[in-house]
Amino acid sequence: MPRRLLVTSALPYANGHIHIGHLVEYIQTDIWVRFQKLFGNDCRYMCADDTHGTAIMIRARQEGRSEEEVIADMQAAHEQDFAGFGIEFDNYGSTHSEENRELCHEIWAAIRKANLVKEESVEQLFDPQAGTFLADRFVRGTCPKCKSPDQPGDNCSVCGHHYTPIELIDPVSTLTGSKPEVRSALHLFIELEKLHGFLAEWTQSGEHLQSEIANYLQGHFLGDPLRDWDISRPAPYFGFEIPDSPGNYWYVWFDAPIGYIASTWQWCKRNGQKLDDWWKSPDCEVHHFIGKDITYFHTLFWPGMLKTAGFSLPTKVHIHGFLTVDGEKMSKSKGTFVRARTYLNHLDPSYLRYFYATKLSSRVDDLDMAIDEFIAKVNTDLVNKVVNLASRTAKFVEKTGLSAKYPDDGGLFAAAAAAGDEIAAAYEECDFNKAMRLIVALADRANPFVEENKPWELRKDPASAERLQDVCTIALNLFRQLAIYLAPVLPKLAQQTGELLNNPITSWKQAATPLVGTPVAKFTHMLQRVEEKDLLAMIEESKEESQASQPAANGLAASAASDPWNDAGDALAAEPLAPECTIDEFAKVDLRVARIVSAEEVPEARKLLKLQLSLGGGVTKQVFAGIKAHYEPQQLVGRLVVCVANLAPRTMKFGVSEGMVVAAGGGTEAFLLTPDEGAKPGHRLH
RNA sequence: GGUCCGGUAGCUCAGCGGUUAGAGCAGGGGACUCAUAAUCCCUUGGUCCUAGGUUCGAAUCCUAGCCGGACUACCA
Repeated sequence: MPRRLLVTSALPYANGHIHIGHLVEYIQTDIWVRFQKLFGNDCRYMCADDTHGTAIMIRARQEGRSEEEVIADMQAAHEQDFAGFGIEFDNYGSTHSEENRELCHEIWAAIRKANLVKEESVEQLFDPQAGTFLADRFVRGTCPKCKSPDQPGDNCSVCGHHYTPIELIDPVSTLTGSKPEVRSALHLFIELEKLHGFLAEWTQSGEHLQSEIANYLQGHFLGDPLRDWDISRPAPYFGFEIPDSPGNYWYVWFDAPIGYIASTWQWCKRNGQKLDDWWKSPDCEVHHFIGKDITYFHTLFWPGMLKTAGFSLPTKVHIHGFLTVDGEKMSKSKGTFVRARTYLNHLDPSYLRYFYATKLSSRVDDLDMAIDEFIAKVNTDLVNKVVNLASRTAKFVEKTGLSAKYPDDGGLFAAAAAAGDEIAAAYEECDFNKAMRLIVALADRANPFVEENKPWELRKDPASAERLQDVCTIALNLFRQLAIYLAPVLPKLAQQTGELLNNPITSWKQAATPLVGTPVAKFTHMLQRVEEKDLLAMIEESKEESQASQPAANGLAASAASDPWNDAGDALAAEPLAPECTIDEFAKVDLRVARIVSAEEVPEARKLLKLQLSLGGGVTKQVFAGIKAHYEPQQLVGRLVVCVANLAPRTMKFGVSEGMVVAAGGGTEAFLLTPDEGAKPGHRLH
């Protein structure tokens, strides 16, 4: 009895293009779906573009066209990218569809009926010029705590303090540059706490989530009352208006997951199926594949919504980690932030599908794409081992076809057939790396067979014609088994194999029975070797793209022509210039040269060093500096630095900090500044 | 600080209570020439992070610690 499976990947947001980080998830899901289909299960893969929200509205305004036009273009681009990587959805919809609107209404009505909705007035910044409330990320201003200017709307990048945009001093709307005003508006909240008991039970049952995720939820959320979830946004907002709360729209994260169901519904309509058979039937499993960044929405809110509205709960939420390249986050300036399209301009999608397969496990770990490893795995495993089996034998049986009866191969085929169960189990568990290991091990057993039976010698003697045909029949059958096992990962190879042997690959079971008596087509290369130069060219193109898309920084780019050093713009782009200030304002900050006379670690603090600074003449200041990760205390003692000498003292957990040491960089870097020769402690900077 | 994951050959990893710890890649030697400079054979290489404990027996289980990573908090 085949299982019925409904599978989804997270809906890509309509505000950006697909890149190789996204593809981890779509390739992972596509492999799993293709495996299930090949195995004979009734499996459907649903996805859609996530189209609502402020970001889309703003983008549409900037581009001077309607939201509908913006999302239609992006959806077309997304679908093209996915198709390029062989990712095959049964339906690819949009959250901006009538099906989704209808389902939102239905689910909302159920949530209302369950008495989970609370209304409350919320104060929020409003941009009068744009006529819109401002999400946190559209506000910048001075940190209320450390007074650093030009900080984001949710937390300070200098002191890390969390706040609401309303607390910012001198807030500025990044949309229009105007000064926002505080306005209050009605918001609707879902009282998730009322579902606490259900969620605790569901998440901890041990079946629906990876254990580390269940632990995480238990430790971070389920130990306390669950917070109310703000699911409405006041107009103007690109989305669906809430039927019983005119002027308010569902927050994008409310209608996005409902898009899974809406997409299924579209498919049902097209195929004469009933939606309830897929979303309200205990016979149908629902599997979501998502990244770890959206765990919260899919493991708490979403099950809560489904439960309340009477839809099937996820059988399993499969959560994966992020992609790193050569051990680091994808970086635009390094060219490792590679768009799907850019990849396709240079490389075969099969490479990436296979490489990700060798890296993916059932756990949440991040996965690293090392360039050398990528080349080695693809060339060694796929070209040298697997495809080589066909390319070294197929042409010897081009005229005769495969033998009519499968010859004695010493048990090779039977052994590989027997391995099928273990490989299938690895696919089922999403342990694709294990599946790939098992498959490649089979290839390692098949090549010596060819070596020992020397078809290139057999062909020289007409008397050995039959033996030659038998040897190649065996080799090609062993190859075909591999192509079947690899079919979920490399659908194109499976198709080529079907064409070569005149017998299409359609079922996992085909790996258990040898193919005999079919004609063999003329062999053509199935997969080219990866060339390092193509990878480098791809990275180079990605760098150029990111530079081209960087906005010229306040006109400074104009002088670039006369700048022989040609420094990259990433640092400036990461932290744009602060608003203009007057000389008087600058003069308020008293910067002084100081000598570090002692430096010690603060053992309890992760980032802090405790410094004694001398301004000369016996004047010292104690300063805590967040540079523990970058400097050894002993290497600092004696050196000159620049400090903010008139900063208001701050009492910290570890003592009073009477100033700060200035350093360049931010995030993961810090570079202290040293004055030129001759500067003395106490000198002021002007 | 908390939680979770990991630390096994130069590299990527398997093994997770039971014979002298494995594979692939890389390195060394040889063979072959059908094959996309592919393949095959042989081979070098490991205090299985450390220290204790449990056990007849530990890479494997327990405890503590060290190191790396992810998340989360505090702090700047």
